[in-house]
Amino acid sequence: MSELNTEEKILQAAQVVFSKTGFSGARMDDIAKEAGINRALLHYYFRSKDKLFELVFHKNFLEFVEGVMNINFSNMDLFSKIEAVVNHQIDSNIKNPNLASFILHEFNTNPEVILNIAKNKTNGLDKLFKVFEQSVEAAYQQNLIEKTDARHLWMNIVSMSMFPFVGKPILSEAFSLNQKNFIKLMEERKKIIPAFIIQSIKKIDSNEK
Amino acid sequence: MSELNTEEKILQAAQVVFSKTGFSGARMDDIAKEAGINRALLHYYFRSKDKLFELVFHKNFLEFVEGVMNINFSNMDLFSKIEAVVNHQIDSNIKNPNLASFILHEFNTNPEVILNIAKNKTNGLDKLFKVFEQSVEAAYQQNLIEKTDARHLWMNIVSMSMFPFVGKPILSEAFSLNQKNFIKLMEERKKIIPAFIIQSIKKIDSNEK
DNA sequence: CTATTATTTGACAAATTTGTTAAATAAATT
DNA sequence: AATTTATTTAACAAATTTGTCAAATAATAG
Repeated sequence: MSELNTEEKILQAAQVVFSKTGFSGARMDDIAKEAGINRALLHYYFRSKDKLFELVFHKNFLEFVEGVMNINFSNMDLFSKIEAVVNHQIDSNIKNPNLASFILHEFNTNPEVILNIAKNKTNGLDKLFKVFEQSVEAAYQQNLIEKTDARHLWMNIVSMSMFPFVGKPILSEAFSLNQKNFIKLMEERKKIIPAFIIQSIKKIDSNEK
Repeated sequence: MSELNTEEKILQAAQVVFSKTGFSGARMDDIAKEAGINRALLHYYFRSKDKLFELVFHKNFLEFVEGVMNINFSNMDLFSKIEAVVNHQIDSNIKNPNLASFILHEFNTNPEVILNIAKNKTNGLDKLFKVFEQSVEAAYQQNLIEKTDARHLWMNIVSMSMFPFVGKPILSEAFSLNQKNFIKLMEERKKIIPAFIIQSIKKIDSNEK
């Protein structure tokens, strides 16, 4: 458990606290406590709250986006990509429960700053999407799907995979779910979402039974 | 424009600032400035930040949920409900751009407190969902839709309507959209989402052409 | 065992933020 | 015009938070 050196312990603690409360809600002292050290040492390792935040946010966002990029830049067909993206997003969110809420809140409260941190390495979210768009076009050319707006399709995929995690407290209340059952429900979505989506875009085969 | 009395001006300003930055990110001084008054008067009208926040959050959440409740408790059929909910959510978010991000962030960072504020008047999010569940069951009995898990269906509807607003900064970047085109895209979704959903749940009519 | 490095302690300064107050001024009401 | 009410000013106290520092202590490496 304590295989981590102090620097890593701090980064991990910062991740927990930042993602739980957001930047403005986070207290350096809470991060120190979470890391099992004191504030002095925290500042000794990472000069300031801003510095620490940037590192943590960058890492989180990158890890998350990288997975999606890898899938999109692979040579899978559209249906496989959809399935892989859904799986990746659900798994990421299960593994890191506050990830989505954290990233999205920071983007929304501070778009300019955060976009710069994000851009720094992602070589363009627009390129990422362009590639997806090509997959959609390809599937259409191969007569696999109906004519489909890639932007809406992409929004639908991401929305259905991500939103339930952002809306977790509300959904858990509405569905009367405990933590365990919430996860179970999210696991179900790995199958349901791709099916749901593919069903709605696939070419209606007239010579079906 | 200045038809509002001071109290209302403050509430509106607080709404803007809180929803833009969240509770912990909001400064009383920013709210005062936004309302065109000073901090002293702000505290004179609303004793504390917490008090003001509770009022604003409560109002926001209620307005939002009420619309959804009215639709669900109406006697519309399932397909109409789906359409109405999607429309209502998209309109609400267009009208109040930071609403979703705000509500969700507060729920996530402070579930206990916020759930209490929310429960106070909503007579149960669980009941709200139960009613939707009945609509789904009814549609199934009438042979209009395939057997469908109401929870996933509900999540899909809400996710697709809400998420793009929460993810707006990221999506705008990915799609290279300005504000105007973003709204346009969201308007499109009013038609796309219900079609998308209904297409995926409706009974496959074997005697279709 | 010694020297170096990591960490703690406790104190503190500086900045920020919330909240209060008394007195002055402006606006509205009678 | 006189009086009441609304708002501003400016100063301040209290609390919170970030960030620094020097000295003490613990842990590790040579």
